[in-house]
Amino acid sequence: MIEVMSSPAYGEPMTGYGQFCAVARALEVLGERWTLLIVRELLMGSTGFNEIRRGLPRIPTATLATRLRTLEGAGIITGGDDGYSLTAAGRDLFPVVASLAAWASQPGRAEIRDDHLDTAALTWDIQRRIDLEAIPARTVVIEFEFTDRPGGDRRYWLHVGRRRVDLCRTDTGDEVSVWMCGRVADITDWWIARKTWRELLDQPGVEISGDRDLIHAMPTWFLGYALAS
Amino acid sequence: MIEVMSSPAYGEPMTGYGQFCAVARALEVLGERWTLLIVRELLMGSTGFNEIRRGLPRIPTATLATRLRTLEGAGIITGGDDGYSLTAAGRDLFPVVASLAAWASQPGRAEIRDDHLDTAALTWDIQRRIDLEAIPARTVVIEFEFTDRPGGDRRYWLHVGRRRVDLCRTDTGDEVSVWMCGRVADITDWWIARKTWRELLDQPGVEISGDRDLIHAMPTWFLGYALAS
DNA sequence: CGGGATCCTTGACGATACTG
DNA sequence: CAGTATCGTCAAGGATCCCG
Repeated sequence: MIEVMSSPAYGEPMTGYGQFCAVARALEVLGERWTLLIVRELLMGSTGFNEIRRGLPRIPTATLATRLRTLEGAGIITGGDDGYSLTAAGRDLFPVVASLAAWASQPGRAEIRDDHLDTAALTWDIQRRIDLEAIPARTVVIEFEFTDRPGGDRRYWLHVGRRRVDLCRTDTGDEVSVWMCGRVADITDWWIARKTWRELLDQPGVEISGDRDLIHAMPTWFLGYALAS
Repeated sequence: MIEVMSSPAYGEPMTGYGQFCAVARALEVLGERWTLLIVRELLMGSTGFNEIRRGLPRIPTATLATRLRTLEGAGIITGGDDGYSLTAAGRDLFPVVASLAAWASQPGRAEIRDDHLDTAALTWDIQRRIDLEAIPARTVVIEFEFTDRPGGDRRYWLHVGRRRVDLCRTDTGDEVSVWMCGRVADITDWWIARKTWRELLDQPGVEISGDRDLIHAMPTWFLGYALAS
């Protein structure tokens, strides 16, 4: 048998695109499901396997493991003792991720639907975008309550201090300084800069209570969604 | 039955990512296999179904039909009597395509392998990047011969004139003014600007023969790969 | 010839359970 | 914490045929 065709045989998968075009070659590496979102997590500073999972609550562990190995093979990340980190080639993917975000952020492009709202992903993103410099000296506990969510996805406790930030899904018993209640959609809209802090407070169902001074200072603590336009 | 989980039931596909992140929302629309390459074809000026296919020789027709409908539903293209065309949202995808190309064009990122070389895709891209202004008044026929390819993929005839360009896979009998012979890899390297015209001519196995004056003028006719860095 | 629809096969993806 | 093992489903891929 002499194989003349360069196309794969029947039933054989065509993994690549068979194109010299740089877009096609890029997509052979980056185009698989989840891959660019994993890169986004690494760009945001995650390094550990489960740290990445917290940013991508719905990724199957097997898929994440496979993708990390593919990215390593492509020279985009390296895996060491202290977790995964981007290589120079990986850091250079920021413009790709940013241009996708910029496109989707325009009105009427890829509107936010209910199934995009996830309290775990949201609070995890908030947790890593806190301005430690702006936080008061003593550790503060902020309780988030998503009033349109059931038990497990409803309440989160954010422990913020000068040195570190911790996100908990259980009440540790530490005194809560500020409560923030509202629907996921409204708080998400504020986070991605589609609503200002004022507009958020004016939403029906949104309420912030607790220490007056802290509430006044709070808006400066949050850096907001990193890829907002 | 009360569905508490927002995750799909067993066996049901999880089409989305369940993320508010703009990157995830963009990829829900654009992240499927072939989609961004179809957008690239449209950005390059293709409008017809089979015109897109010529730029993507390996896409299954069923997949192309499905993708076009998805893109239409997402407001990225519109389908009319004179074929498909990009909407404003679609044209705004240029930075996404360009950033992917720029990333892959850097050395050591996504190297060109043998299975990326496709004479059909290459000649088709050459054909649409001809500077009609630079072409001589009379129609000229250029014959490409890829010396490392068998029968069907070996010879192409490019008929170029002030008004139009035609790419043929058969000899129409029209007098050939210039022959261009070489291996696919070398001619591709020239096309994507990894080799200059001079360097191409110096490659072993590359030969250009025919009308001296035309050969001298030729380099200015070709605009080169549109997404070269 | 442009623009598909249809049939069939395979493997990528997702869910769940289990392990060093 | 960081995966592997197993299994089920569905979409991608290839070939063929159809229609105006």
